[in-house]
Amino acid sequence: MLIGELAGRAGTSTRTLRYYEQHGLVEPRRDANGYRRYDEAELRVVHEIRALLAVGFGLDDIRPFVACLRAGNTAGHVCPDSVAVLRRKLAEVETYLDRLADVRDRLRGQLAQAIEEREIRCLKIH
Amino acid sequence: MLIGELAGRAGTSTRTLRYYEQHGLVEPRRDANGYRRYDEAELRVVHEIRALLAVGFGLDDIRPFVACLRAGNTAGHVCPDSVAVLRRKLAEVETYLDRLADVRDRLRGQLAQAIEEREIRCLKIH
DNA sequence: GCTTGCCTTGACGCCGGTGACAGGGCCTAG
DNA sequence: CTAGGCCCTGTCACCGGCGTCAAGGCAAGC
Repeated sequence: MLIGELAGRAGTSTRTLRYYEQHGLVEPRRDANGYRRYDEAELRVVHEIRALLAVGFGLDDIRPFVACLRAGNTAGHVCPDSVAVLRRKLAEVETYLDRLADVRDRLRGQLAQAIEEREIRCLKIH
Repeated sequence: MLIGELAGRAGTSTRTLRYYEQHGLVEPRRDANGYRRYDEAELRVVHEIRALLAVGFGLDDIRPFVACLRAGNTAGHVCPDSVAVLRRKLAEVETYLDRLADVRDRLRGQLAQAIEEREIRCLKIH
């Protein structure tokens, strides 16, 4: 499978695949031309990458998952390194959730206060 | 007050203040030198900007708040434009919170599954 | 041989807020 | 007069995951 076909089947672009390769996530063989040649397994790898990116992982975080898949596991998140990243990310997400909840509360407070002030002004006028 | 003093008092840098000016958030008078001259009110404006940035607003979102303050209001969030931005941002934050909660749940699920698989393998060995 | 469509590498652009320089002017104290 | 400390404008760098264009090779059908 050449890069264009893989991109089409994975729902992404050739640019993206070359970028992943540049960052050590995919390593296709090369034809005599220099053309990249991918096998079927790489399709699953690319899907894993895209799924993890969508969840908010960075390419560096994803590397262990890819290695895990390539080591023959049925899922990328069962290896120790992947689990470590999962734990770290979960912690990050949880603290970010807390911060965001604070922000939400502050915004609600400001909105409430703004509405209240508007009513006061309204009363003063009448 | 010159730019360095304002930066010091606001806990930021001169670079940052010039950047805000470039984006229409602060407009100091100029001395004959060309030096920027700020009055006390600008300090409050800069504090408002930094507070909103810290909450996750962009400079464009902040502009109405600054205008509100400069119009003589005691708080930047009591004017209609500011309230509109507040509502929009609150909605954004809430949807982002939902997405992030989903992510958290997925991460927890993957972690649980990984641990489970490890136990199965452990049982197989013994 | 020419066109078409795939492939290759390389490089710039984006977004947003700031750091960090370069190269120069102003002002004050010694 | 000079040194040091403030100010000015302008520009490059960063981060991350790409989009997009440039300039060129390779394969296949007419």
